[in-house]
Amino acid sequence: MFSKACEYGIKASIFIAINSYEGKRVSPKEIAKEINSPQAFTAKILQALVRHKVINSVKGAYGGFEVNKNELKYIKLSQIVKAIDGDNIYNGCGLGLEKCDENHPCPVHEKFKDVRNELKHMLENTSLEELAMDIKSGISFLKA
Amino acid sequence: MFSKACEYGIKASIFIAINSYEGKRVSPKEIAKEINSPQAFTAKILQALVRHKVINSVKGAYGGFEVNKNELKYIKLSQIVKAIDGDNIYNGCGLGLEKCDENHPCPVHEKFKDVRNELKHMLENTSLEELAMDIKSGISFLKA
DNA sequence: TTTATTTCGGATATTTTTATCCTATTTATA
DNA sequence: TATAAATAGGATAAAAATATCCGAAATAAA
Ligand code: FES
Ligand code: FES
Repeated sequence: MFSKACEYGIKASIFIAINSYEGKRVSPKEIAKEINSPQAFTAKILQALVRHKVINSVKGAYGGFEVNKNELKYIKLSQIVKAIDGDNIYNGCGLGLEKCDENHPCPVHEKFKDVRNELKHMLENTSLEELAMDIKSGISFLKA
Repeated sequence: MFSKACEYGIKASIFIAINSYEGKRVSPKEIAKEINSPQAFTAKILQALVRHKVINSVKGAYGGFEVNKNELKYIKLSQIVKAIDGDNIYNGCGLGLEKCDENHPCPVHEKFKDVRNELKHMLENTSLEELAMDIKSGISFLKA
């Protein structure tokens, strides 16, 4: 469904969110340990999220990755997915036609669009804040 | 969402279905032309579908790929997807945890499972027959 | 039985994704 | 200002997905 990069990106963002809530910045090393991902690769993904302004980074000593605590509820999964995998997964054609077009639908268009729209709706309406809350309260987990 | 291989596999199966309906076998060459895919790669995917008994092949002169006309309505998209991409897309964890486990859910589990189940339901309840019918009647298309 | 046709399957090549490594740059503090 | 700590980013490497090529095996028809 999502690329590895995107999975790491989502989990990393959640971990950053939790820490930002407590005013702490985190490093790729801490993140990779917490989400069970390759550190250097994770760092690259974080860079991409910074470029797309999903998260923020502070260089130098006492630096690290953070998100604005007040923006947590406005940062949606869709922003993370779009920054890393693009929006093809929730906007593109399920069978890889150049674009999904009502006037030139692929064989699964009518069936697929509902699934895709539900995915889109889910991604656009799920905030980093709620995901972070569930981790903090031990309801969900970032690694096996 | 689906791999290229899977997209080709689905489209190829539909084209084979249409022809089988008229008692005709088709070659990888005809298929690749019709679905706009690389021929040799498509042939490999067809082999996989044959191994998984989703479609049937006949070697030698006047051979080709076919499906049993009477089974068309019982062949579901899920069989094709499972044969090529495996069932991770509609059974696995959205964030790549080893398995999707209600008792050890990832952050998106509650939100994701509905989407995934709708996808699963769609794949398991969409037959090759109905997809082929829509192509035959010009309602949908196999290529851009 | 020979020939033409067609799928099968192994080997290889290319591209994309995933992953690692090393140096440059930035920045807080001593 | 010097130092240590941290992200940025380029260069590579490894693995997986995508794609191509060719000979072997099977089969129908001449
Ligand atoms: S055209 Fe394929 S999903 Fe809409
Ligand atoms: S545990 Fe991740 S989707 Fe269920």
